[in-house]
Amino acid sequence: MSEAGVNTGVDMLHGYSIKQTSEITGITEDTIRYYEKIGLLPRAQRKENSHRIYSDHDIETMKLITCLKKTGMSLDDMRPYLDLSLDSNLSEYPELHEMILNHKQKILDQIASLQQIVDLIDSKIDQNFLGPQECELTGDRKKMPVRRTIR
Amino acid sequence: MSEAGVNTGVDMLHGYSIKQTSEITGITEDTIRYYEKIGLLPRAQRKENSHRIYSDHDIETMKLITCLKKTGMSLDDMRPYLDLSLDSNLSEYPELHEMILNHKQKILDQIASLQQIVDLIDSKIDQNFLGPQECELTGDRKKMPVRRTIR
DNA sequence: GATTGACTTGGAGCTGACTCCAGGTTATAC
DNA sequence: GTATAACCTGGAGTCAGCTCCAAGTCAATC
Repeated sequence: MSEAGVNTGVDMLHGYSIKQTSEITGITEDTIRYYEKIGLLPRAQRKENSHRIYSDHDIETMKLITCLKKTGMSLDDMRPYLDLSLDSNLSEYPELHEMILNHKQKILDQIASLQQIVDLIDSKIDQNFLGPQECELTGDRKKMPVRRTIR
Repeated sequence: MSEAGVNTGVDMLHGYSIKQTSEITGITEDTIRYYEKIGLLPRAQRKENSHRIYSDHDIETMKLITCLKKTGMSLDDMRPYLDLSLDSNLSEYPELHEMILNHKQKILDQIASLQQIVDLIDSKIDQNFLGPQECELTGDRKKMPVRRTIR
């Protein structure tokens, strides 16, 4: 039951080794194991020799983690998103649905924050000192929706 | 030389105590001292009894820190922004100028990331599974400028 | 059968960003 | 004069998120 030295990159049963997976996703092997350890990723399939094997679907999940991380989300907070990409039917879980909508609003707020900083930079570059203008996101009041198109 | 019990909130010389500053900015006293300790904030003015006093300008700086933190920026990365709000003439420091522009691009990329996640959420909500669509931000290639208006 | 390389596990160590605490000072209130 | 409150300093502890390491397994190669 050995496929003696297949070099096509993809192993038997369309599985990737942890090394390959690391190369594909840009996540280090250690970090992949760490994500499994803390339960962010489900326990990976193993070969008889207990080596982990990953599917394309696993890889997509990891890419999603990277993507969510870029938005500043904590590993804990992204768990529902990962569940979301596994079992497909969102409407069956109204709680999750609400949670996701909630998070969407947070992200929109975050975009507004970022946009204000971009504006601050622009005004700093255009003029010389930013006088009355100021980042308004320090309070916890409702934010204005950003209507500006991103340049 | 004592203003015996002025309760107007603002002390002599238009200075705020660390407690007042904490209340105004929402940053804890400990954290304000920590920011000073690591040099993110300049050493605060002191009264004769060595208590810190803060100006409106200091408060603005702290609000800016809060704002930048919301965008996921590290304390280290935000140093140039704080310098920027202190000495006004950006054009005198071409290196800083470039750094800021660089950072602006990063923020724009980050906005694009966030927007894609919002899209992902929307498509997840609208349809049931996201098929071909996927977060494209895992690679390090140049990103498309986001042209969409934020909802 | 010894070496090499890709893995395994469990656990220790590290960095950033706080957060907490002990011990000390100073001013005002009782 | 003693208690209380608001500060001070220096340093230790905490948590998230890795990152590194030692000791072991297993398969293929020399």
